[in-house]
Amino acid sequence: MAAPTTPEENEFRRGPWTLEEDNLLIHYIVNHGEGHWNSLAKLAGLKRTGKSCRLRWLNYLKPDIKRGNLTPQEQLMILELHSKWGNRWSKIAQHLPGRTDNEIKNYWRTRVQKQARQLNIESNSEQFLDAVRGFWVPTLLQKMEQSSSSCSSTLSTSQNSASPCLSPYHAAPCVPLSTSPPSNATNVLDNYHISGNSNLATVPSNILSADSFVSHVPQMAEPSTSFPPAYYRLGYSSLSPDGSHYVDRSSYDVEGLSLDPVSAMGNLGNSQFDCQMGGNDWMLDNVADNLWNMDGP
DNA sequence: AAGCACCGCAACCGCCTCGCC
DNA sequence: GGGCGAGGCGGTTGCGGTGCT
Repeated sequence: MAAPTTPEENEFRRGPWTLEEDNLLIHYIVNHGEGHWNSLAKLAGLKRTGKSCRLRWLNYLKPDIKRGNLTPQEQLMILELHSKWGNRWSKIAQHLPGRTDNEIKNYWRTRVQKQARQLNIESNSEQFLDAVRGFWVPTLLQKMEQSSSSCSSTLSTSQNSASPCLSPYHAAPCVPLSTSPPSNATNVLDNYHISGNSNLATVPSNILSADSFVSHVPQMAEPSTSFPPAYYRLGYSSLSPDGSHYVDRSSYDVEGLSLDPVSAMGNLGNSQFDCQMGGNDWMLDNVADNLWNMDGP
């Protein structure tokens, strides 16, 4: 015999938010501000817990939320900051304007950890960190450079979806890689340098200088790939048969940089790869083989 | 075309911390 | 100082979409 449900259990809705609920929440917060989530939920007329309202607002409805795939710059930031702080998603998110801890957490679990699994190494192990330092970071940096140069040369061309310039990296904001760093620029790759690993030696020096991508992070947060803020986004929503709604993402869900080591390695080229192997036999013997052979027998 | 497997992400859960009384 | 509630955070789950066979 099922336990009788209490009034409290019946009081709160769960599951996907409806368009109506979103509108209620948005309008209440616009008029009264956020905080005091439990009372907010009641006063807004929402049959949701305060926690649920807070989560919905912070992760989805807040106007400055960036959507779409993470740019190479953002991915680099995540890799770097995670190496510093571990799974402190909210702390990492503070350094990625418009990105939520939930989004970063999802990215880490679905992309980065997947790669670690394919390499048969723990995502929090030193070996995995070496793989990140040795392959993905240089590749991401290279992608940033490519996007920078190709964007500058092709951005004036037609920007329809078939344009090569709107491939994931090209769709990302162009980050200027000037050689005159701001004096207060900090290099988030510092700990890669001090790791005793010389893998980054092949990365163009202008990228690894004090004028690293980090000093441009605010610029990369430009909304060129982001979805419009929630208030505008709602116009893209569609109603599903059960009354919940979803957002049609077809217009903005460009594929971001894959951490797929195979394609990553393909972008590096052999000579570069050889240079990066110095001083790290484990990488040479294990990761490299795995990376090269991942799609093989 | 249909079925299946995989993937990405929104949302929930449970624990922890903090502030107030 | 202890209890309590609210908020915050990291971990996990479930569902819808997509690609593959």
